[in-house]
Amino acid sequence: MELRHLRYFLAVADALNFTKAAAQLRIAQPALSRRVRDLEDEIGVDLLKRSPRGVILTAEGKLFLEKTRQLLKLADESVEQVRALARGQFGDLHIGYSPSPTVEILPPALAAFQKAFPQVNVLLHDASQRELAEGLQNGTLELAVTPGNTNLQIEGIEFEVLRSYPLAVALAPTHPLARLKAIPLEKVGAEPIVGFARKDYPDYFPFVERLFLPLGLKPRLVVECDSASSLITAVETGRGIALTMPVFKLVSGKRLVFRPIAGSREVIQVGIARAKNGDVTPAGEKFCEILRKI
Amino acid sequence: MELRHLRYFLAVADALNFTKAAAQLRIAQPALSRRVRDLEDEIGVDLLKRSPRGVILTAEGKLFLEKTRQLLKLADESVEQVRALARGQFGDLHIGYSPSPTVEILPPALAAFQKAFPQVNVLLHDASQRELAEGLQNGTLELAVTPGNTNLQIEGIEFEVLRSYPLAVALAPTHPLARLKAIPLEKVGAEPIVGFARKDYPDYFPFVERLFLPLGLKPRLVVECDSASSLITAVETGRGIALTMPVFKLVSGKRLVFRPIAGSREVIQVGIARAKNGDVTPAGEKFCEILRKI
DNA sequence: GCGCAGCCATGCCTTTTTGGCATGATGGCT
DNA sequence: AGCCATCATGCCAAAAAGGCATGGCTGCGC
Repeated sequence: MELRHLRYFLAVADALNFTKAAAQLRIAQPALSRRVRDLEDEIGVDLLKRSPRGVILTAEGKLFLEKTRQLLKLADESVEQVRALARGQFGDLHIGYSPSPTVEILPPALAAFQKAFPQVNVLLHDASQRELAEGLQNGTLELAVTPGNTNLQIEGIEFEVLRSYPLAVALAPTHPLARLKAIPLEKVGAEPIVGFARKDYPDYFPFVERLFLPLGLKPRLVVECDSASSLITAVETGRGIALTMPVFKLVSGKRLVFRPIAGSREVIQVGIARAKNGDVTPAGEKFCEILRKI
Repeated sequence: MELRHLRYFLAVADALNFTKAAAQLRIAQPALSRRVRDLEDEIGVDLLKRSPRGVILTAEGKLFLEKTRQLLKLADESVEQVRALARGQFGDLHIGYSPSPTVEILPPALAAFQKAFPQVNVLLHDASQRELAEGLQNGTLELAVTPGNTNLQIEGIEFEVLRSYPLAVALAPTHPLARLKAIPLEKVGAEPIVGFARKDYPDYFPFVERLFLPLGLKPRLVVECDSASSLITAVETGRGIALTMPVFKLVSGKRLVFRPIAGSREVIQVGIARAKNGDVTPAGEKFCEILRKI
């Protein structure tokens, strides 16, 4: 049995007339007659009652017609879905992200993407940097939008910079250094520092240490936080100051103040991370294109 | 796109190897290669990644594989269902019946039928004789099990006798005639008679009238009932006597007594009614066979 | 009641699709 | 570097499907 036979049967069942059905199918009537007969022979059941006035469906024919409709519909839909998937217009898209550093980027990108590709099911996973890296490597994540560093690359992960933020110092508003417009790096190094946990953010501490290396300072890292919100709380309650980027202001509000580092051109980059040999779906590529535009 | 292509794709996707899939399909590998390539060309999407180590599915291929499985399963099931329908082992079977006269016949038949053809959905419709006749004629009923009469045939309805019951007189236990072992027809004719409504049971009154014709009597029909239960109540409460069959005892219990008519060989026949040119499904035929055996 | 119109079936040949065989191309593995 | 398994390609054969001519049936109108 082939779909062709089902299409032929459907045409005959709709027209209740071989001659007209054949005309619609653009084939000759005898050919159609034979194919439908073949179909009946193959399943071993009469589907049609033929008469010189046309044909009528048997009870079996009615049941088979219903099934045939389902089948052909499913076939069409299947092909359409696969094509949509290939065009990036269908499917699941698992995206990992670091919530706070991406507040400026991700929400508008998601809005634009959902508008352009409403059939794509975007699944957001917020996670620590280590979890993101793992997700990318084992394939549960297709892309991650996160702070990264083209220098300090994690093995097997590719990083594409979307935006660079100047490194800034986050302080409680009551902190003595908050009175300065810009804070020299030596003064930062003298303060207790709140940062991200080594376990969850393996990039972060090496980055901070490298920062003070030229000054010969060893920073005092007093609190390891597992998220931006706990870092904000730690700084707000005076446990130390943090080295981070000004966009955190959008998350912390008035709880913290941000000051540039005097004379520093150090930046934190936010961008797209992906596994080097991971499959990126067409939908994922489209999402990247939208991210680049923002 | 044809089912053949889907079967081939499925084999390749399962084996992840053209050579092995071709062997399973009993065709040569190059032929298989080409058919699968044709399929991909037709839908315009790469479903497989080929390598000298075998093949792997693309994301599109995985989606299409899932759809292919559904499709081929549905195709198999459709054919199987149609065949089952043709064998009488599947489908709906609408059966009309008169509840009281068929108490001896229908319950065991239904039990036997459901055991033999569990996939058939038997739909029972109890109704008056007129409703049964209408149902048979307009096709909502396939068969009816009901008292009937091969002489007094309703137009377009065929009747096959299953069982004959002697005509009996139903009486309230307190009725004076109840003391007789058998009741002569003249005494019956002198009593007020409770019968079935002309409107719902067009056969019944002519039958009763014909019965008394040889005696030159005209029966006094005092109550027209629309069901056996109201007939039983009418007789029980002394409104008259009824001419019916002894199986009503199973429904009336001790509320009524039944007496034969002296010297009468008159019978009421219960059997299968069907429309003369109505479609009887194979399941319906099987049901008839079982009815005949009981 | 006879011929005709409309419909489906059959016979025969052509076209299209599919399959087989031999062989080529490729890329990892030893 | 050579080998092996694997998939692809060229060419021809087989099978399936299609086209055309025609036959046969049935109901309808004259």
